[in-house]
Amino acid sequence: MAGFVAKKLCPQLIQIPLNFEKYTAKAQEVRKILVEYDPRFESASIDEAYLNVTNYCETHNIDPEEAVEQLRREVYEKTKITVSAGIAANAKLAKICSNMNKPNGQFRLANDRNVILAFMRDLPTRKVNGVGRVFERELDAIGVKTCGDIYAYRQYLAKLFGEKAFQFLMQCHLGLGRTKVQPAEEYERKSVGTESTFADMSGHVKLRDKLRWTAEELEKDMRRTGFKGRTLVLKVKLHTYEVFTRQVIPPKAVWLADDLYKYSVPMLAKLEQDFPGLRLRLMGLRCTHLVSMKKPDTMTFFGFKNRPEQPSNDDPETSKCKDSAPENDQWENWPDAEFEEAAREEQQEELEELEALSQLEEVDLRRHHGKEILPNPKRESDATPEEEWWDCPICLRPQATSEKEFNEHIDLCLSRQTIREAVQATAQGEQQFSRDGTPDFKKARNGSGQKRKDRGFVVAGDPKQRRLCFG
DNA sequence: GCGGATCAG
DNA sequence: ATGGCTGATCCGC
Repeated sequence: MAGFVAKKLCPQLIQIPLNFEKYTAKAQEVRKILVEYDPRFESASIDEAYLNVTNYCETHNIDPEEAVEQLRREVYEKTKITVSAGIAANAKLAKICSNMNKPNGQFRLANDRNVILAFMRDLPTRKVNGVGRVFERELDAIGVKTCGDIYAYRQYLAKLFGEKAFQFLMQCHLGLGRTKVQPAEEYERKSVGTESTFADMSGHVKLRDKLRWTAEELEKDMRRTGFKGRTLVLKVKLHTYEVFTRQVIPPKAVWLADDLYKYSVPMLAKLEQDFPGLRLRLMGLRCTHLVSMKKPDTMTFFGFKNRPEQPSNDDPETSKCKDSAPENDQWENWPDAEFEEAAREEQQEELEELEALSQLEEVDLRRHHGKEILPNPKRESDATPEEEWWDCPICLRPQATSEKEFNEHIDLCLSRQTIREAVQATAQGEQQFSRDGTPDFKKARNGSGQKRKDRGFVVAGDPKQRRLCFG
């Protein structure tokens, strides 16, 4: 409930300031328990998570209901937090079910078509994630109140609301939903932005000052998340509460306040033209079409293990999904244009990154906006005993303590050493690297036959290539 | 791709 | 009439 509403209803109410550090710490306590039930659970927010307990139920030979009862009891005993849960055949149904016995309860919907259809029949559309205030009213206006009502109106839905909405509604009717559950960090971020509301403001200088400040706020978040943006979006809310956005594509990917400001000022000027005497109550900046500033790590790229990484042995889901983890695909995911502009940007980038590094300690990690994405906690139950690593004599990186694996690694490492020497000696990677910068062995392993347009730049002369390959 | 709008948490 | 902020997605053009 909004604070000022509560205060009106309950004038003696004492309000305590927010403390996200506390909430995040508590959430981590809870997640340490969740990870024992599904190491690949998905945090949907600070207080919500999806778990696939199929494996847990099998290995512990218990019902989903028992497993979830036990999970909730364990969460309560260890953290004093009560939680509600829904158990169902997919994420959409589980979410709905989790609201059935709130607070501190659970509800299971049997994985049975007729049971599910019966459940949907009387379910108000608004209960489904994705149906909000507006869509609910629109559906209501044509006579659709429950998910059961949807089918009778199927011939109108696509025409009225579009094909996507039609597909969505039919899935609601049938109780269909996603079954894939994966750690939050495996989802790709699409934008980074910041906005703020203030007392009505007008005037060239004041608005530019506010824009400058907004740009500085955004730089902090770009720095923290490690992205640049190819597109820059300015958002304003007029004193009339009307919202407008304007966007530009700067000549280069941006993240520094100076650039964010420089390229957004013309948009503000345009708005001042469009709305003479512009009066604002909100201003925001957002970067989209993100480019990661985290360079593909050479060690990861060459397939070396990271010391803290645990080999996941007992979970078929984990091993199955491993190859789709984004960190293994970083090369493939690099946008083409990145290469196109790489050489031109290189010098500038170098300066900026040096500056970024020198200022890294000054970043205030407590007061930032934006979604917190933390990796799932490590599972207590498969904590590895200390010193279970052998250091490779060639690359000096820790390796698995299996005779066979270790020897295979050394073979690989020696061949890499040969490649490295060859490249360094000739300073011309044409033998080992294709023109698109993808090492041939990576291509072969990838095997997806992904095509990349030939940009025709010279590998040996590109400073980025030098750094990416053997940095 | 742009700009508006809806939705979730 | 119950706000502000961050981020995602969809639609029409």
